[in-house]
Amino acid sequence: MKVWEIRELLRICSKNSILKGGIRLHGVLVKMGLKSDVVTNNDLIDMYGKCGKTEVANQVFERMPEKNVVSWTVLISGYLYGGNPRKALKVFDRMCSSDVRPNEFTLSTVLKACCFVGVVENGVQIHGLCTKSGYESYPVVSNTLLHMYSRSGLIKEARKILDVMPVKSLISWNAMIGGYVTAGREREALFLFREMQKVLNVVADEFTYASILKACSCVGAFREGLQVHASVMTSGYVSSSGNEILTGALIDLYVKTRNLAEAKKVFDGCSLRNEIMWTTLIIGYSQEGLVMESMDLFSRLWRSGISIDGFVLSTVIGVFADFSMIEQGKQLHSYTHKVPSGDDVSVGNSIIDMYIKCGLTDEAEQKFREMPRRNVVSWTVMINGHGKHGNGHSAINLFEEMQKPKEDKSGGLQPDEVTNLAILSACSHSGLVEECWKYFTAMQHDNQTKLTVEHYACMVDLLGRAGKLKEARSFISNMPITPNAGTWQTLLSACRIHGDVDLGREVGDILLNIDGDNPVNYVMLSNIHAEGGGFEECARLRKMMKRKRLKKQGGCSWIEVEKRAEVFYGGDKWHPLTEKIHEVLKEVERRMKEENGYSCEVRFAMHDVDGESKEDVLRMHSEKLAVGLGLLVCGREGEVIRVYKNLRICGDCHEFMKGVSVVVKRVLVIRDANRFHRFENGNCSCGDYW
DNA sequence: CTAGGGTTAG
Repeated sequence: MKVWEIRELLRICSKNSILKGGIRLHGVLVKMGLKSDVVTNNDLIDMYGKCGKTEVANQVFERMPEKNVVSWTVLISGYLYGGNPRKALKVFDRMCSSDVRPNEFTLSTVLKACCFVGVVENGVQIHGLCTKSGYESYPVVSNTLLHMYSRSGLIKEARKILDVMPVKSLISWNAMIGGYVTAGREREALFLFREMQKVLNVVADEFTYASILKACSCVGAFREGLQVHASVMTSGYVSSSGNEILTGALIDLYVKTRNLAEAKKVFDGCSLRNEIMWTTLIIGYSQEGLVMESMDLFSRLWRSGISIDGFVLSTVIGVFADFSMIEQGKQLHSYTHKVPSGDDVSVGNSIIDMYIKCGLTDEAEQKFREMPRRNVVSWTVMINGHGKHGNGHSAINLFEEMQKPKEDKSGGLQPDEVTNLAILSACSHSGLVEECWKYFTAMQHDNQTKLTVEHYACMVDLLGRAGKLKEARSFISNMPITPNAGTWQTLLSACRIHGDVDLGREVGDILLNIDGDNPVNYVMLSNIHAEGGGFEECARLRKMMKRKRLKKQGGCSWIEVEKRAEVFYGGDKWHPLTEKIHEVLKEVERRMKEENGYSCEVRFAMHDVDGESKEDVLRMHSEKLAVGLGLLVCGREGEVIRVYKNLRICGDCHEFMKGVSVVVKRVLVIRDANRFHRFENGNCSCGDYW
């Protein structure tokens, strides 16, 4: 073999990480006695580096009597690709004090290493070096600089580089567009994409499309997404052979823009499916409330033999959590013990959340305590869980515990926005007024902490619960950020609870102005009027809704029976046991009237159903139907009946459940859109305040 | 020796 042939083969081994072949070629070279050839040694260093054998690469390097730029550069890139960017920078430091000067390739490699070990700490300094040495304007260097800044969120710096580039290649555009997307500035990414399309000689490639599809999906740009989809198809990057990443991005686009049919079409048309595509589509089904379809997809994935990784597991457990399918969830929980990905933090977190959402706080606590690793999300799930169950003090204990520095794996964690929201909401729901203000003021004074509209809404809720409606109103006026619809909805719901029709009218006007297409606002406002006797205003609102073709979201409730979710909509009659359910409910109601004088609270009815008496409408509420089924099939003494409702439980049903718990001597747990209600001996854990 | 892409839990 000639030396050039060996070098050729070495490069192939390097590119494809074929260590065995590389070692054999090394052996051949040694036998030929060519130790001193710089170029060949450089190839050896590169090969060992790319095959993950950085120590051997370093040995070859050290034994070289003379080193050139390439020797240093391949050693540095070896450390970088071997996952040791710090070491790569150290070698670069050594190089700087040697007599060999870095070139554009060295600088590009070192800049890339900076992406992993801190751009501000190291990258900026190397950038200065590029400027001084005159390499800054080299395409390799400027593109890497652009990439480094854009991916670390230093968008301004990145943009500066792009704007002064004399020649912008596709790589430059892609780096900037991708940077905007990772920074969550999707609109700017889309804008830049349009700019790029105006430039001649630059044509989008698969990388551009991947970023742009993600941008469309994040902002829900459905129309633009369709256009990009068409371009992707004509570009030929997604053909019968398929591009997994683009196909995955397309499915995600249609899932996020809530076009399940199209998502399914892309999925079905793809011959090579990976677990990401499955995961994405499962999310699509579950977010549309299609439990069975979502589960069906999961069992198809299971049978397909594709590996079930942590992403899939946490997603599917999340589906069980959303639908509170505890039996299914437990089954998957025990499965996680058998697979390595079961130890993923996100999988553990999804399990805790599942138990929380199913109302099993003890099981959640146990899983939380035995997890090998925890992160902020783990703590937040627990804090939220306690909050929703009205255990404000437990939430506070956890919140304090997580921040305490500790020797072992847990604790010493900084709460983030979501955690802060959880603790405020927990305090508010439990009526811990002082504590809530204490935390809120602390957050206001800490300039590390970001407060969003939702944090402020928690305080509005706190004031509203206490009946301090005027204070809540002026609190909103004095907020440093613009209140959104949710903020006003919080106040409006407080107005309803306290029967303040006047303030309700004022808030309602504001709401209809800024969020006039949301049926929830009309329903809430019309209920306030109805309860205050203002039936004309109520009728006026109903007409407005009709004219705008707005329909109130259907309330639905479900209960898990034999591992299936039995779903009821208000007034449903499809269930085979409908008659028996009604019989049971009537019987219970009769006994309630006799024993504790319960009477139907008609003030909570939505006054929009013709032809049926208000009392009938109430009896048909979906949560009652689900509880009725529970009474029929969950016969065991002492068994807790667990029901879930997509909206908030209404006042009448709330009273009804209290009565049921007395008459049948059972515990009922109802999770609604807002929190948990545990009915026991005629009381509710929410203290009748929700 | 040179740069870039899609999925998860609160």
